[in-house]
Formats: sequence, structure tokens, C-alpha cells
Amino acid sequence: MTDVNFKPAVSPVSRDRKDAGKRLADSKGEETLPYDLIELLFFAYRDFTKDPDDVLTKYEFGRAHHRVLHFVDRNPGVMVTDLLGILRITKQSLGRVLKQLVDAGIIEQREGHHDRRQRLLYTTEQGHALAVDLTRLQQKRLERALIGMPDGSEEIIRKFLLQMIDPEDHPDVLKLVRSSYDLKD
Amino acid sequence: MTDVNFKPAVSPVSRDRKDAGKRLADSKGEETLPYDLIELLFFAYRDFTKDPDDVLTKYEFGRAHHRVLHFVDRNPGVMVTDLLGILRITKQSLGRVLKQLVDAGIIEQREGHHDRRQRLLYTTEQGHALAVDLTRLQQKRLERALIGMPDGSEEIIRKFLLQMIDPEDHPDVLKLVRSSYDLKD
DNA sequence: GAATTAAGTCAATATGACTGACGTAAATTT
DNA sequence: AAATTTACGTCAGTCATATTGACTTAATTC
Repeated sequence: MTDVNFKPAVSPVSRDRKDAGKRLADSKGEETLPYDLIELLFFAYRDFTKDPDDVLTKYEFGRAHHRVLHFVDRNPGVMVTDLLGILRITKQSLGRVLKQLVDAGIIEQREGHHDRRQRLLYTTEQGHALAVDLTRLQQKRLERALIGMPDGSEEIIRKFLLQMIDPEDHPDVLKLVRSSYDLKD
Repeated sequence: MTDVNFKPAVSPVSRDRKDAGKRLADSKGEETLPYDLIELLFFAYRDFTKDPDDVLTKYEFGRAHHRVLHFVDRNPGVMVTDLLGILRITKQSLGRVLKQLVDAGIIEQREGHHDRRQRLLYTTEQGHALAVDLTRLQQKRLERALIGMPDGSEEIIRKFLLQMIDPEDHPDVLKLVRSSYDLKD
């Protein structure tokens, strides 16, 4: 066995808590900030991405590939430029990942009809199957999280997540997510 | 102006939608998966981390530094080993980041009382101030997101986020987040 | 006294991002 | 028709964050 934390589950923090609060700075009237949502979001998002990451490792893909695959599968025929806007990465970063996905037969590029400069992106049958697999994993975690929650919880969470996003991006995000629920309320 | 997308706001996806759905694979009875929460979580988390990232850039720090700073500030006197467990990174990864934070006078290491092998971690006054600044940014985004939501929404979101986390980690996470709300329900 | 634990270090590597500079083809504007 | 802009791609170099693996030192525990 090596050096590395293999089962590094969050361990019982700070067995020695005697020093807690001994920092010299605690005296300038800080309102008690609700840290818990910040930390829960950190842990929740980490686990949320973990399931797909594990599968992708087998294909020698990473999270970057997952993001591209996901949005291409959800938006068949998407332009490269649009994908850059969605992911907010540079052409060069996308280039590498996209090339690997195309080479692996996961994504397919077709010339645009009206505009022959465009390389419209589609998942192949294989790529679509992988995308669905990964989505299902994340969906299962979401379902488990929603079990036993009061009626209307899903709508509340949906609205909360949207409102966490910069308001100026709402129109574009709403176009992308195409929820069957009415997010505009 | 360079090559790079400077204001790469999510752009109006796929102006050419004629091809949508032309993939050959759509015929094996897929239940409609609720993609929207997956995508909202992606965008929400990205914006959530953006505010602190922007501030940290000025200090020549990155997100890795933020995570360390946050958990040290919240758990004064935390052991290095525990921090590794919380962050789930290797000693070597933490080492680099921690050294930079210590060199910059943001974090302080003190020898353990009972166990002199330990290097208990504390934020300095300066480090604490930075941690509070960053927390406030994230808290403000959370507050904006919660405005106008029905009564009880915060508790629902808190519970949802906890349940997104692997159940076996709940005990440790609960110890860490020390919410003033009762998350165990 | 032996084994384990806490912390750190050296070295090499991978991934995903970046900046900056160009090139080409196609479409659009003037 | 010429000039400009757009869509896409590429070459080259760099950086941040993470990894694996091997090893050391000091202190504690068995």
C-alpha cells in the first residue's frame, strides 16, 4: 500500500479541539455567517461528479470530456462556438478534448448546411449510449436525494439553483435546460 | 483583441437546429431523463465558485488555496491528516498549497500539545479576514438565490444537499458543517 | 524495542486550463 | 468585387492542480 489516502472519507476532524478559537482575531463583531450551505454545496457537488468520473476513467476520459459529451448529446447539431460559450473555455482547450472524443467515435462532426464553415456536433450511437449512462448515474443520485422530501421540494430546488446563476445568464441557461417545469416563476 | 472568448456568456445555442434529433440512436425506449437539475447544478456551482476565484486571483491564489483556507478557518487547530480527509487530496498536493499559504502569512502552523508530531493549522488574523471576505461573497449569492422563496425553502435545500452526499459520509459532514439547523430529520 | 502514525520531501507525470500568434475557408458587409 | 468578419483549427509555450511512488524524520503507541 502506498502513501495516498485510498479511502480518505472525511475523517473525524480535529481530534484535538482544545485550541479551537484561539485565533487572535475573533473580536470585530462578525455576524454569524451561515457556513453550512457553502460546505454542503462543496460536498454535494463533489459526490455528484464522482459517479461519472469513475466510469469515465475506464475510457481514459476526464470530466472535461463529460461536459462536452453531455452538452453535445443534449444539443445535437451544436456549433463549436456555442459549445465554447456554454462551457466557457477556450477553443484550444476544447480542441484537444473534442479531438479525442471524435477519434474515439463518441462524437461526430458534420458540415453545416447553410454555413459550410460550421462543424456541427453530434453524438454517435455509442456516444449517446455513454452520455445516457452517465446521466443516469447523476439522476439516480438526485432521485435518492429527493426521496422523502416534502411535496414541491423539487421545484424549490430547481428555482434555487437557477437563482444561484448570474441573472444575465438566465435567458441562455433557460434555453439550454429546457425544463418541463416552469422556471420563470 | 485576442483569440479568446472574453465575454463568453452562454450564447444562443445552435442557431441551426434543423438537424436536431437526427442521431440514429433515438429508438430504444429511453425514459425522459430530467436533465435540468443536472445542468442547473453545473451552472450554479460554476457561478458559486466564480466570486471567490476572482478575488483570489489578486493574491495569486487559486481555488485550491480557498478550500484549504476555508476549512482551516472553520476548524482552527485542524490536523494536516484531517484536512487531507476533508479535501480528499494527497499530502503532496496539499503540501504545495499549504506552504504558499503559510509563506504568505495566511495560515499558521503550531505544534500539537499532546502529540508533538502534529502541525495544527490556524488562520492568521490576515488569513481569517480573507476567509471571511470570501465567505461573505458566497453567502451573498446564496442570499440572493433565497430571496422570494417560500418559507422553509432553506431547510429543504439544506436537506437536499446533505442527501446528495454519500450516506456513509454524513456523520463526518455533519460534524464539519455544524449547522444551527437540525439536519438529521 | 518494534510498529505505527504524522508530517514532509524528491521526482516524475497527467489533466485541463490558459495566452498569444497564425492560417484558411466561407460568409457577410461595404 | 473587395474588404471585413466569422468559424474553426493549429502551433507553441505555460500554469495550476492533481496524481503515483518512494523515502525520511520524529514522535507515539503497542
